[in-house]
Amino acid sequence: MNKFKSSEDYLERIFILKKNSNQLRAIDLAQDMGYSKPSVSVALKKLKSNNFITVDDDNGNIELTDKGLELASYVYEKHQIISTCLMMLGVSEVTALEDACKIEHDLSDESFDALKEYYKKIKG
Amino acid sequence: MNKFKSSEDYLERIFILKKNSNQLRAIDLAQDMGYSKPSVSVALKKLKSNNFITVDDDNGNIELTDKGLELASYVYEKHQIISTCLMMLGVSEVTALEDACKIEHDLSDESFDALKEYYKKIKG
DNA sequence: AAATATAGTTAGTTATAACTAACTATAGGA
DNA sequence: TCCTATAGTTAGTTATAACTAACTATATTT
Repeated sequence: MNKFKSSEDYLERIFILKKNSNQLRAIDLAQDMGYSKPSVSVALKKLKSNNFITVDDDNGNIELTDKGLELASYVYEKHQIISTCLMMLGVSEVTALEDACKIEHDLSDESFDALKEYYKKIKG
Repeated sequence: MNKFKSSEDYLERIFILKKNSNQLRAIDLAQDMGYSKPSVSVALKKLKSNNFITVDDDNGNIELTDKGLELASYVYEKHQIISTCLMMLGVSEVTALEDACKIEHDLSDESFDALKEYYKKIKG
Protein backbone atom coordinates (compact mmCIF):
# COMPACT_ATOMS: atom_id res chain seq x y z
CA MET A 1 0.00 0.00 0.00
CA ASN A 2 0.92 3.66 -0.02
CA LYS A 3 3.37 4.54 2.72
CA PHE A 4 2.67 8.26 2.42
CA LYS A 5 -1.13 8.10 2.48
CA SER A 6 -1.35 10.22 5.59
CA SER A 7 1.28 12.74 4.45
CA GLU A 8 -0.50 13.10 1.13
CA ASP A 9 -3.76 13.88 2.90
CA TYR A 10 -2.12 16.59 4.96
CA LEU A 11 -0.30 18.06 1.96
CA GLU A 12 -3.46 18.17 -0.13
CA ARG A 13 -5.37 19.86 2.66
CA ILE A 14 -2.57 22.40 3.21
CA PHE A 15 -2.58 23.09 -0.54
CA ILE A 16 -6.33 23.74 -0.55
CA LEU A 17 -6.34 25.90 2.58
CA LYS A 18 -3.37 27.97 1.38
CA LYS A 19 -5.36 28.90 -1.72
CA ASN A 20 -7.85 30.76 0.47
CA SER A 21 -5.50 32.35 2.99
CA ASN A 22 -1.73 32.57 3.18
CA GLN A 23 -1.80 32.21 6.97
CA LEU A 24 -2.07 28.56 8.07
CA ARG A 25 -0.94 27.10 11.38
CA ALA A 26 -1.04 23.62 12.89
CA ILE A 27 -4.10 24.50 14.94
CA ASP A 28 -6.01 25.65 11.83
CA LEU A 29 -5.20 22.38 10.14
CA ALA A 30 -6.25 20.40 13.22
CA GLN A 31 -9.60 22.20 13.30
CA ASP A 32 -10.14 21.79 9.57
CA MET A 33 -9.24 18.11 9.41
CA GLY A 34 -10.84 17.15 12.72
CA TYR A 35 -7.62 15.77 14.18
CA SER A 36 -6.11 16.47 17.59
CA LYS A 37 -3.26 18.97 17.97
CA PRO A 38 -0.69 16.27 18.78
CA SER A 39 -1.66 14.25 15.71
CA VAL A 40 -1.13 17.30 13.51
CA SER A 41 2.05 18.25 15.33
CA VAL A 42 3.58 14.83 14.71
CA ALA A 43 2.38 14.73 11.09
CA LEU A 44 3.86 18.18 10.38
CA LYS A 45 7.16 17.13 11.93
CA LYS A 46 7.28 14.27 9.44
CA LEU A 47 6.40 16.58 6.54
CA LYS A 48 9.13 18.99 7.67
CA SER A 49 11.75 16.27 7.96
CA ASN A 50 10.84 15.10 4.45
CA ASN A 51 11.18 18.66 3.15
CA PHE A 52 7.57 18.96 2.03
CA ILE A 53 6.85 22.00 4.19
CA THR A 54 8.50 24.70 6.25
CA VAL A 55 7.03 26.15 9.43
CA ASP A 56 7.83 29.73 10.45
CA ASP A 57 9.54 29.79 13.86
CA ASP A 58 7.82 33.04 14.87
CA ASN A 59 4.21 32.75 13.75
CA GLY A 60 3.94 29.02 12.96
CA ASN A 61 2.86 29.70 9.40
CA ILE A 62 3.06 26.60 7.21
CA GLU A 63 4.50 26.90 3.70
CA LEU A 64 4.78 24.23 1.04
CA THR A 65 8.27 23.77 -0.39
CA ASP A 66 8.67 23.27 -4.14
CA LYS A 67 8.75 19.53 -3.50
CA GLY A 68 5.67 19.76 -1.27
CA LEU A 69 3.79 21.90 -3.77
CA GLU A 70 4.56 19.45 -6.54
CA LEU A 71 3.21 16.44 -4.63
CA ALA A 72 0.26 18.36 -3.17
CA SER A 73 -0.89 19.69 -6.52
CA TYR A 74 -0.52 16.24 -8.08
CA VAL A 75 -2.66 14.65 -5.37
CA TYR A 76 -5.15 17.48 -5.71
CA GLU A 77 -5.36 16.99 -9.46
CA LYS A 78 -5.97 13.27 -8.92
CA HIS A 79 -8.67 14.12 -6.43
CA GLN A 80 -10.36 16.51 -8.84
CA ILE A 81 -10.31 14.14 -11.78
CA ILE A 82 -11.38 11.06 -9.83
CA SER A 83 -14.29 12.84 -8.16
CA THR A 84 -15.38 14.47 -11.44
CA CYS A 85 -15.27 11.12 -13.27
CA LEU A 86 -17.34 9.51 -10.53
CA MET A 87 -19.88 12.30 -10.74
CA MET A 88 -19.97 11.87 -14.52
CA LEU A 89 -20.99 8.26 -13.84
CA GLY A 90 -23.88 9.54 -11.75
CA VAL A 91 -22.36 9.34 -8.27
CA SER A 92 -23.50 12.02 -5.80
CA GLU A 93 -21.05 14.80 -5.03
CA VAL A 94 -20.69 13.82 -1.36
CA THR A 95 -19.85 10.19 -2.17
CA ALA A 96 -17.63 11.12 -5.12
CA LEU A 97 -15.54 13.43 -2.94
CA GLU A 98 -15.33 10.87 -0.13
CA ASP A 99 -14.26 8.07 -2.46
CA ALA A 100 -11.79 10.31 -4.31
CA CYS A 101 -10.09 11.08 -0.97
CA LYS A 102 -9.35 7.40 -0.51
CA ILE A 103 -8.69 6.32 -4.09
CA GLU A 104 -6.30 9.20 -4.86
CA HIS A 105 -3.62 7.52 -2.72
CA ASP A 106 -3.96 4.15 -4.39
CA LEU A 107 -4.23 4.97 -8.07
CA SER A 108 -0.94 4.45 -9.92
CA ASP A 109 0.50 7.08 -12.25
CA GLU A 110 -0.30 4.84 -15.19
CA SER A 111 -3.97 4.49 -14.27
CA PHE A 112 -4.22 8.16 -13.43
CA ASP A 113 -2.81 9.14 -16.83
CA ALA A 114 -5.34 6.88 -18.54
CA LEU A 115 -8.20 8.32 -16.48
CA LYS A 116 -7.02 11.83 -17.27
CA GLU A 117 -7.07 11.09 -20.99
CA TYR A 118 -10.61 9.75 -20.69
CA TYR A 119 -11.60 12.81 -18.69
CA LYS A 120 -10.10 15.20 -21.27
CA LYS A 121 -11.82 13.36 -24.11
CA ILE A 122 -15.22 13.59 -22.42
CA LYS A 123 -14.90 17.08 -20.98
CA GLY A 124 -13.30 18.41 -24.14
CA MET B 1 -10.78 4.26 5.89
CA ASN B 2 -11.85 0.66 5.57
CA LYS B 3 -11.45 -1.27 8.82
CA PHE B 4 -11.72 -4.64 7.06
CA LYS B 5 -9.25 -4.00 4.26
CA SER B 6 -7.02 -6.86 5.31
CA SER B 7 -9.88 -9.29 5.98
CA GLU B 8 -11.33 -8.48 2.56
CA ASP B 9 -8.01 -9.27 0.91
CA TYR B 10 -7.86 -12.65 2.62
CA LEU B 11 -11.49 -13.45 1.84
CA GLU B 12 -11.09 -12.56 -1.81
CA ARG B 13 -7.98 -14.70 -2.09
CA ILE B 14 -9.67 -17.63 -0.34
CA PHE B 15 -12.60 -17.26 -2.74
CA ILE B 16 -10.31 -17.38 -5.78
CA LEU B 17 -8.21 -20.30 -4.54
CA LYS B 18 -11.29 -22.33 -3.56
CA LYS B 19 -12.50 -22.09 -7.15
CA ASN B 20 -9.50 -24.14 -8.26
CA SER B 21 -9.29 -26.63 -5.43
CA ASN B 22 -11.55 -27.40 -2.52
CA GLN B 23 -8.59 -28.10 -0.26
CA LEU B 24 -7.10 -24.90 1.19
CA ARG B 25 -5.09 -24.59 4.39
CA ALA B 26 -3.43 -21.66 6.18
CA ILE B 27 -0.04 -22.68 4.79
CA ASP B 28 -1.35 -22.65 1.19
CA LEU B 29 -2.72 -19.16 1.71
CA ALA B 30 0.56 -17.99 3.27
CA GLN B 31 2.49 -19.29 0.27
CA ASP B 32 0.06 -17.80 -2.21
CA MET B 33 -0.15 -14.37 -0.60
CA GLY B 34 3.50 -14.16 0.37
CA TYR B 35 2.78 -13.68 4.06
CA SER B 36 4.31 -15.49 7.03
CA LYS B 37 2.48 -18.34 8.72
CA PRO B 38 1.81 -16.35 11.91
CA SER B 39 0.34 -13.46 9.92
CA VAL B 40 -2.07 -15.82 8.21
CA SER B 41 -2.82 -17.65 11.44
CA VAL B 42 -3.81 -14.43 13.17
CA ALA B 43 -5.79 -13.19 10.15
CA LEU B 44 -7.73 -16.46 9.93
CA LYS B 45 -8.49 -16.31 13.64
CA LYS B 46 -10.08 -12.91 13.05
CA LEU B 47 -12.05 -14.21 10.05
CA LYS B 48 -13.25 -17.16 12.14
CA SER B 49 -14.33 -15.00 15.05
CA ASN B 50 -16.26 -12.80 12.62
CA ASN B 51 -17.94 -15.89 11.13
CA PHE B 52 -16.53 -15.38 7.64
CA ILE B 53 -14.85 -18.78 7.52
CA THR B 54 -14.68 -22.13 9.26
CA VAL B 55 -11.53 -24.21 9.60
CA ASP B 56 -11.73 -27.99 9.81
CA ASP B 57 -10.22 -29.22 13.09
CA ASP B 58 -8.80 -32.35 11.48
CA ASN B 59 -7.31 -31.29 8.14
CA GLY B 60 -7.22 -27.49 8.50
CA ASN B 61 -9.37 -27.03 5.43
CA ILE B 62 -10.76 -23.49 5.13
CA GLU B 63 -14.38 -23.00 4.09
CA LEU B 64 -16.22 -19.75 3.48
CA THR B 65 -19.46 -19.37 5.43
CA ASP B 66 -22.50 -17.90 3.66
CA LYS B 67 -21.57 -14.53 5.12
CA GLY B 68 -17.95 -14.95 4.02
CA LEU B 69 -18.94 -16.05 0.54
CA GLU B 70 -21.22 -13.05 0.17
CA LEU B 71 -18.51 -10.56 1.10
CA ALA B 72 -15.78 -12.39 -0.81
CA SER B 73 -17.77 -12.58 -4.04
CA TYR B 74 -18.74 -8.92 -3.71
CA VAL B 75 -15.10 -7.87 -3.30
CA TYR B 76 -14.15 -10.15 -6.19
CA GLU B 77 -16.80 -8.62 -8.42
CA LYS B 78 -15.52 -5.15 -7.54
CA HIS B 79 -12.02 -6.30 -8.36
CA GLN B 80 -13.08 -7.68 -11.73
CA ILE B 81 -15.04 -4.62 -12.77
CA ILE B 82 -12.47 -2.08 -11.57
CA SER B 83 -9.60 -3.85 -13.30
CA THR B 84 -11.60 -4.35 -16.50
CA CYS B 85 -12.62 -0.69 -16.58
CA LEU B 86 -9.00 0.37 -16.09
CA MET B 87 -7.92 -1.90 -18.92
CA MET B 88 -10.67 -0.44 -21.09
CA LEU B 89 -9.03 2.95 -20.47
CA GLY B 90 -5.76 1.54 -21.78
CA VAL B 91 -4.05 0.57 -18.53
CA SER B 92 -1.82 -2.51 -18.70
CA GLU B 93 -3.17 -5.70 -17.13
CA VAL B 94 -0.48 -5.82 -14.43
CA THR B 95 -1.14 -2.27 -13.27
CA ALA B 96 -4.92 -2.62 -13.58
CA LEU B 97 -4.90 -5.70 -11.34
CA GLU B 98 -2.57 -4.05 -8.82
CA ASP B 99 -4.65 -0.90 -8.61
CA ALA B 100 -7.93 -2.83 -8.42
CA CYS B 101 -6.56 -4.72 -5.39
CA LYS B 102 -6.22 -1.44 -3.55
CA ILE B 103 -9.22 0.48 -4.86
CA GLU B 104 -11.70 -2.36 -4.30
CA HIS B 105 -11.54 -1.72 -0.53
CA ASP B 106 -12.18 2.00 -0.81
CA LEU B 107 -14.89 2.28 -3.44
CA SER B 108 -18.32 2.85 -1.89
CA ASP B 109 -21.35 0.81 -2.88
CA GLU B 110 -22.80 3.85 -4.62
CA SER B 111 -19.70 4.42 -6.76
CA PHE B 112 -19.40 0.73 -7.49
CA ASP B 113 -22.99 0.54 -8.67
CA ALA B 114 -22.38 3.50 -10.98
CA LEU B 115 -19.19 1.95 -12.33
CA LYS B 116 -21.01 -1.33 -12.87
CA GLU B 117 -23.71 0.42 -14.90
CA TYR B 118 -21.04 2.07 -17.03
CA TYR B 119 -19.30 -1.27 -17.46
CA LYS B 120 -22.52 -3.03 -18.50
CA LYS B 121 -23.35 -0.27 -20.97
CA ILE B 122 -19.92 -0.49 -22.64
CA LYS B 123 -19.50 -4.26 -22.48
CA GLY B 124 -23.09 -4.88 -23.50
C1' DA C 1 12.34 -45.82 18.05
C1' DA C 2 14.54 -41.60 16.92
C1' DA C 3 15.08 -37.85 13.73
C1' DT C 4 13.15 -34.83 10.59
C1' DA C 5 9.64 -32.28 8.09
C1' DT C 6 5.17 -30.00 8.00
C1' DA C 7 1.44 -27.24 9.99
C1' DG C 8 -0.07 -24.21 13.14
C1' DT C 9 0.15 -21.18 17.37
C1' DT C 10 2.01 -17.93 20.87
C1' DA C 11 4.76 -14.18 22.25
C1' DG C 12 6.96 -10.28 21.31
C1' DT C 13 8.57 -6.54 17.79
C1' DT C 14 7.92 -3.08 14.23
C1' DA C 15 5.59 0.63 11.58
C1' DT C 16 1.79 3.88 10.74
C1' DA C 17 -1.28 6.92 12.56
C1' DA C 18 -4.80 8.13 15.34
C1' DC C 19 -5.81 9.36 20.52
C1' DT C 20 -5.53 11.63 25.65
C1' DA C 21 -3.05 13.73 29.44
C1' DA C 22 0.01 16.82 30.65
C1' DC C 23 3.62 19.80 29.82
C1' DT C 24 5.94 24.48 27.92
C1' DA C 25 5.81 28.99 26.04
C1' DT C 26 3.78 33.09 24.80
C1' DA C 27 0.35 36.86 24.60
C1' DG C 28 -3.38 39.59 26.47
C1' DG C 29 -6.60 41.09 30.18
C1' DA C 30 -8.00 42.00 35.18
C1' DT D 1 1.89 41.35 38.42
C1' DC D 2 -0.79 37.44 38.03
C1' DC D 3 -4.09 34.74 35.65
C1' DT D 4 -5.89 32.84 31.64
C1' DA D 5 -6.29 31.61 26.83
C1' DT D 6 -3.88 29.98 22.80
C1' DA D 7 -0.42 27.26 20.36
C1' DG D 8 2.53 23.67 20.21
C1' DT D 9 5.18 19.61 22.04
C1' DT D 10 6.23 15.31 24.60
C1' DA D 11 5.03 10.97 26.48
C1' DG D 12 2.41 7.24 26.54
C1' DT D 13 -1.80 4.45 24.68
C1' DT D 14 -4.54 2.20 21.14
C1' DA D 15 -5.59 -0.28 16.79
C1' DT D 16 -4.26 -2.64 12.49
C1' DA D 17 -1.32 -5.65 10.39
C1' DA D 18 2.86 -7.08 9.03
C1' DC D 19 7.29 -9.52 10.95
C1' DT D 20 10.74 -13.14 13.52
C1' DA D 21 11.79 -16.51 17.05
C1' DA D 22 10.38 -20.20 19.22
C1' DC D 23 7.12 -23.35 20.64
C1' DT D 24 3.62 -27.61 20.02
C1' DA D 25 1.73 -31.34 17.56
C1' DT D 26 1.49 -34.48 13.99
C1' DA D 27 3.39 -37.27 10.15
C1' DT D 28 6.93 -39.27 7.57
C1' DT D 29 11.49 -41.24 6.95
C1' DT D 30 15.59 -43.62 8.21
